[in-house]
Amino acid sequence: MTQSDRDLAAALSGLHREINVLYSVIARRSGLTLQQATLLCSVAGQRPSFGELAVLLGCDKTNITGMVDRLARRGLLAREPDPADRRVIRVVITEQGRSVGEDIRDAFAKELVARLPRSGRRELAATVETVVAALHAG
Amino acid sequence: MTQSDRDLAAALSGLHREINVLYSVIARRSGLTLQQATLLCSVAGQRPSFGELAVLLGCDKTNITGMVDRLARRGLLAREPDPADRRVIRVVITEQGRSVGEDIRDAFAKELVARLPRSGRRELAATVETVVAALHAG
DNA sequence: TATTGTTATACTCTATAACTATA
DNA sequence: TATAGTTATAGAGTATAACAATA
Repeated sequence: MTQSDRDLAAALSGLHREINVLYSVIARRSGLTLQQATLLCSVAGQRPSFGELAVLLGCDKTNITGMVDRLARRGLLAREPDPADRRVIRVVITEQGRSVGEDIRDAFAKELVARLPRSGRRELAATVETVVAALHAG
Repeated sequence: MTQSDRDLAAALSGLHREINVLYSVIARRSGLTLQQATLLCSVAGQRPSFGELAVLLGCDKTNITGMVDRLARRGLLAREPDPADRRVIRVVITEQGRSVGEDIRDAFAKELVARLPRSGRRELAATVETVVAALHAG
């Protein structure tokens, strides 16, 4: 464990905190919590089961029931049975949910563009993607 | 708004989610929530007021009262009056709080080291630091 | 008058344990 | 027997509104 490793950990902690604050503000503009926005954007383009969502969000599966309930009550998500396994329920995004999710993603990208220098953004994205892949694989 | 900007936003969202999961697991090992660990590590080396903590954590000031209460009940933080302004209360970390905070920081760094390639870590830290500074300034 | 921290309230997030239906 | 989702419960995080003490 070198000082350089501690520096990297501190930097990533700081980044996590900054994004947390920014993303919370943006989610709230759409009337959502940070967790609801994260779930909504996790469903876009997929149809995950409840268990898969729990793993993806790093929380207990019992939480997913309520979170999907609240988002479904607003018409952003819907439940759909899995014909292959009648225990499984898949989560699908509605038209309105897709729209809200896009609003949030766009707002986030816009805020980033407003803050980060123009040059090097593409390289930054590539770097971050490799880090995400490495963390996800571990 | 280019596709490259959207890619960067997606990558940073993904990084946020990965760190969130990892950091939550590590905090829970010390019996803390993610938010408690974040607050504890924000106090280390400072003596912020309640209002400053609210800004730093991006939440309403009314939340800080309860969060500091719960951490103080465990002996990790303490309140201290500000002689210069009797409305202000500053938060100081205890010896035990410092120890727990270091455990969490070390565990986080260790998990990162286990997942990220050895080469380029120093450059990565520098890159992330500039991003954090840019986000914080905006 | 304005600001700092607090309290009351309501809702959301979270994990644990016990449950039902299905595999 | 094991797994997917649910319910009940308890504690924690969150914002809004109203408040007391201080500036």
